Amino acid sequence: MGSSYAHPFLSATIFFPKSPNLQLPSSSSPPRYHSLRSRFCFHSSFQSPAQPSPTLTTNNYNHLIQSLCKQGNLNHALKLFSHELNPTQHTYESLILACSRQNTKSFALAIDGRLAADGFYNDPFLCTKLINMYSHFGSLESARKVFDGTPEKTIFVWNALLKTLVMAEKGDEALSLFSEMAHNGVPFDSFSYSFALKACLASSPPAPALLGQIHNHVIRAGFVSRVHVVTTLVDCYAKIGNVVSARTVFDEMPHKNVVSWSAMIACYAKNGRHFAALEIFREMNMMRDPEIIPNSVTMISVIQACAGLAALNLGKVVHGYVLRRALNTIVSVMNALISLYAKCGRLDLGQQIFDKMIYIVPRNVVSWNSMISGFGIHGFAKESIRIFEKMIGAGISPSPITFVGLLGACSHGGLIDEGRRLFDSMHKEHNLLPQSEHYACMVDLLGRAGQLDEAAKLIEEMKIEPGQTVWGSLLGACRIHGNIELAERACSHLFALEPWNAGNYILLADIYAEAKLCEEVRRVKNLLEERGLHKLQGCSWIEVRKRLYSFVSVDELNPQIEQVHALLTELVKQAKEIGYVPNTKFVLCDLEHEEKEKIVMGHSEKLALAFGLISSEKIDVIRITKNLRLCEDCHELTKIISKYMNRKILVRDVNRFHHFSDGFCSCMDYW
DNA sequence: GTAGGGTTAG
Repeated sequence: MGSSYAHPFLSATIFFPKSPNLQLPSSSSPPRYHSLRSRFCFHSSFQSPAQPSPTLTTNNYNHLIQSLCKQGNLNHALKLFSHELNPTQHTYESLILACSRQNTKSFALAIDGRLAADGFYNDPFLCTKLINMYSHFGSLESARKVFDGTPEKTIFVWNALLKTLVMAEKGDEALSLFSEMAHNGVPFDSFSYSFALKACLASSPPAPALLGQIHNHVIRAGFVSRVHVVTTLVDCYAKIGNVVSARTVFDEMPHKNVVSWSAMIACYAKNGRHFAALEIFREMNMMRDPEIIPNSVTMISVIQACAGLAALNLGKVVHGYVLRRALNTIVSVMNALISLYAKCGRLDLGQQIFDKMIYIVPRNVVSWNSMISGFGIHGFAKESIRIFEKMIGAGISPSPITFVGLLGACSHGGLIDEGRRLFDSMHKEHNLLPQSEHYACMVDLLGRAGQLDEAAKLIEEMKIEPGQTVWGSLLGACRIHGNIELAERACSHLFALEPWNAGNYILLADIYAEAKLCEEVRRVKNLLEERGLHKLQGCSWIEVRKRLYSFVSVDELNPQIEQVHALLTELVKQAKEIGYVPNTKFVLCDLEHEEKEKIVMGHSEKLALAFGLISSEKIDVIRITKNLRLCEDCHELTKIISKYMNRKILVRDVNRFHHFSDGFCSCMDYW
């Protein structure tokens, strides 16, 4: 083509005769109406081609328009299009695809207008493409209009609208379309089922029962042998937290591929079943099937599982595998690794990846967010803000998650005014509307700092409905500051929004226990029992020589448990001599002081700490992870031990890291 | 001609 790229109109006449596809539409093509009204009329910036030939009746730019579309030269393609009397199906297809690719919605509407006027709505192929295009733009009404205007609705047309509604999170509308299909006797294909299954998750409220019903339909229609459909099923069950059903469906799959395995690994990783995720990853590799090789998506879930366990050494092995497979060229894998190291207490290694990755792959907003949140969970709020400012300086627009990380960092670091300023800047400077999660961060920030009334006022002023995270943050703050009245108010919402969450009942009971309101404690405990809920058992674990050792409060399985108890008893004895007094204020009433102390002494994090002291070298940092919030008594004792034993101790609890050294904790007792 | 799994937070 040579210089013709720069001058498509001049060259049009040159290429026209050479074009191999200049047939007139075949007789089976939809009817055309070449009235003046149907002539394409674009935005005024479209001028006529340099040398249009108004007298040409056999005008045919189709081939050229198509190649211009392929080159991404939509402007020129559209100019030619306005002079093309007989656009073919292929020309329309090229234009529609080019519009989607280039996100040019105004052009799309113009193409649609002419397509309708030319009678191409009779062509279900093009209507499918149009619906997909509007789906891409998020223009639901336009997509629906095309659908309604399509007389011959093939399964492609129905599926295209189904997909559009699902992608736009309009689950209810998608499900009613699905019913309409059934009512009209449209024979569903595997695609219809995949979309309908996803629609169950997007409906409000999500419809787990309906998911089961559509699953039954899938079985009856004989689609359980279709990998795509069953993988969708695994994923849907995973996303509603039904791990058992996901696994059952997965086990029954006649053919599994890397995507189905990855979906199952992701299911475990996302639902907190980290060990199970790693175990099934091992199983996948044991298959030794040359077709089933872990890819970047698989590895991201595996990395997440390692991060969930804070399994630093295992994470390093996985990192090695990533390098050997050259998956370090994938930005999402690198982002997951940054987060892994941050969650394993090795921010330095995360920072190293962040610094060096630019030589291999460009960073994206998630890379920055990972660093911001990483510093945040370690309590280094100022570092978080510094990275954020660097990110803005680099011209990266922050996402809503950036602010979740930043505000969380301010909360952990006690930077109240900075937090307020950043929250205000969301809308003013970054055009982001604060969501429920952001309000939850602010409530946490203000609440922790003891400004409970201001936190409550912020909730009252919210323009959106406060979600469970908002009330949960308020309840957490009430526990720290012992505010019964506000706690009860928060619980009245939480018990309605998430009646199954035992954690809320426990927090309320703790607040009553501290105030010595034993009758109220009993009432809440009864409520918990009536609803068949159980307190999540505290569990702490520690990695020693590449093995993970976990502890629960009553632990007789560990072979070294007697040694652990003996050391702990000795440590507590010595700590008491230098003024340590066990803190039992949150142990639920009705027990003698000795009993209460015994309960506190059996806490899993103390057992893990004693085990760490026995099993590690003096120079090692002791790294402990706990599945709940670190208890105040354990926090106090760990501070004393860090000084007394001259050890560095790093504890990750459910919210953040605590760096203990020389009798102090990095959280400054503010967590 | 359409489709399945993934990164950051809570």
